[in-house]
Amino acid sequence: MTSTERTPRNTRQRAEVRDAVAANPAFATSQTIHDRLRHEGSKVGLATVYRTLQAMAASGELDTIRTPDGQIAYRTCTPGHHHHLVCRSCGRTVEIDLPGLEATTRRIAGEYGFAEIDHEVEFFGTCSSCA
Amino acid sequence: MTSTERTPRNTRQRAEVRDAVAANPAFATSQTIHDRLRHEGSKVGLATVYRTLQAMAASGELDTIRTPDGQIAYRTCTPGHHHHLVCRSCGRTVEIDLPGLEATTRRIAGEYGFAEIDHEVEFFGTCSSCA
DNA sequence: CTTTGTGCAAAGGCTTTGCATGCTT
DNA sequence: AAGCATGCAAAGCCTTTGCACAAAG
Repeated sequence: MTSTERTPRNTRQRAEVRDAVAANPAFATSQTIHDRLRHEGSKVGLATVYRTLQAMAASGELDTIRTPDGQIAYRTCTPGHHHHLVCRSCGRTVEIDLPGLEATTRRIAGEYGFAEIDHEVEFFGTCSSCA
Repeated sequence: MTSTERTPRNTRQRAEVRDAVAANPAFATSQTIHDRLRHEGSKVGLATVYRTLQAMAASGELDTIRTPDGQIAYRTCTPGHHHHLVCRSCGRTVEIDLPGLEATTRRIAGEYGFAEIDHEVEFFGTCSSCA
């Protein structure tokens, strides 16, 4: 079979977006990243930010969550940890361990005959600085 | 303090929406509910369905989740169970037990100094009938 | 030179809102 | 009679897409 992987080209915009996401450990939306870049003087377009973040998430380079109000937020991916505690107010994110969740997922999958189970587990709260 | 609770009026539309949601155990979006009602001959408006479902969810009468593509889906609430396994294809929903999750939530809250922690835990998979 | 990426603006999809009318209380 | 609920259509928001131009390989 032919490779399904596409190697993206190295453009200035792509580098800028990558840096902007990496610069902050908290989850940020495409629009936030775009604003951040524009304020830094970048001339990158909003559509490009959307496309770039989407591509980076698809390639596994970024982690994705949906905020409570439905927006898509991105973060640089830390392998092995895929659950987060996000501050509703400032967006600060803490990676958390959920011992046993993976096992529980497998148990559930078998128990109910479901396949390709994916879990979306996020905790939202108010951090001490924002309380 | 004055009561923040509003007692909604008993309208034909409200009853129809309530019945439509209760009729199916799977999560359904406002538009789905609206379509269902229209096909049954109801003349309820889409905005009313949105408003009604939103109100019922706010009052705790309905459970809410966000589908992977960002839509809001509702289900009649079963007290004590707030985690679901949803079939990506047919929407069939199974309520699941996550022993220890509540305790974990409390532990996390204390550990990181977060308050008012809310967890969004949903499992999406393909059920046996849809595989 | 060919192909992919970018920008801008328009289009899309879901949800909310403004306002006049109808129905509940 | 007074006020919330409803309907319709318009507006809002976030996100995606079409297309011509620019840049990368």
